Amino acid sequence: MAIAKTEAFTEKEQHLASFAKAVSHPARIAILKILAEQNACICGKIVEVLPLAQSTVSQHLKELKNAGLIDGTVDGPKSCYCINWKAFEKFNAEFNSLFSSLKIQNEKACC
Amino acid sequence: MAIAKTEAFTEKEQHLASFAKAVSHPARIAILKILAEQNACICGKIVEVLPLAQSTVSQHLKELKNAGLIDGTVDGPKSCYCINWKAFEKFNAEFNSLFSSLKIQNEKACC
DNA sequence: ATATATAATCGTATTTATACGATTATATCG
DNA sequence: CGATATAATCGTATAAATACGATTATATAT
Repeated sequence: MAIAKTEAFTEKEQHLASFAKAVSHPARIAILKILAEQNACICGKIVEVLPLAQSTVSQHLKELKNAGLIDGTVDGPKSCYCINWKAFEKFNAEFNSLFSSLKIQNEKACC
Repeated sequence: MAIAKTEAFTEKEQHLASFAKAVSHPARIAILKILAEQNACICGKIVEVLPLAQSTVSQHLKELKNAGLIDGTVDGPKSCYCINWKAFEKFNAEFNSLFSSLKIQNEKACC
């Protein structure tokens, strides 16, 4: 990325971008679906379903966790993951806010 | 990326992921805002505002265009860009659909 | 205490993304 | 036509993401 210029943008833009990045991979969208279906949600279950190695799934889970979209608590040798609905709600709100604010400005085509 | 495994996921997942990827960089969110503010939207205006080189802005514009979120038509030596509201609407719908479908499944915390 | 199950982390390879300067292409203006 | 303005593309450097196997860490079960 040469030199990251993220500081040059607003907090809002950075925050929404990082949320979007979290769901910018089909595997992570699939993981969110699995987490919603099975409230249980241990890593191994996801590995069973997805065509990815355990380490890869673990990595994706970590990214979703870093973005705040999921929570994870150690449960013996297992780790229990679930969707952080509060964060997801915030993401949804931020996204809708961007969308509607853009829309308000102008909805007519220009070119 | 070692070996891309995108084929392993559903069309829907891939499509939403590619939309999300398009807005996963603060510069591109900023560009969308600028495009909405100024209906005019030539590349040079964006370069003036953002702390990025012309070639970099052009690259971001290309990605937004590839994702379908913006349209661009050549206008003499300039290029006129604007938001593709139809595509944006679809993106918004897809995202809200994911969100609500997840939510329906389960809203109680598990861990 | 040892074995087992589960998942995180490490190391590594490969691909993709980001950023820039330089160049090229395109069309307008003089 | 030549000069100018605008933006796309090329080449390149660097950083980040993706994927995997191997290892390590953790806690449970025997």
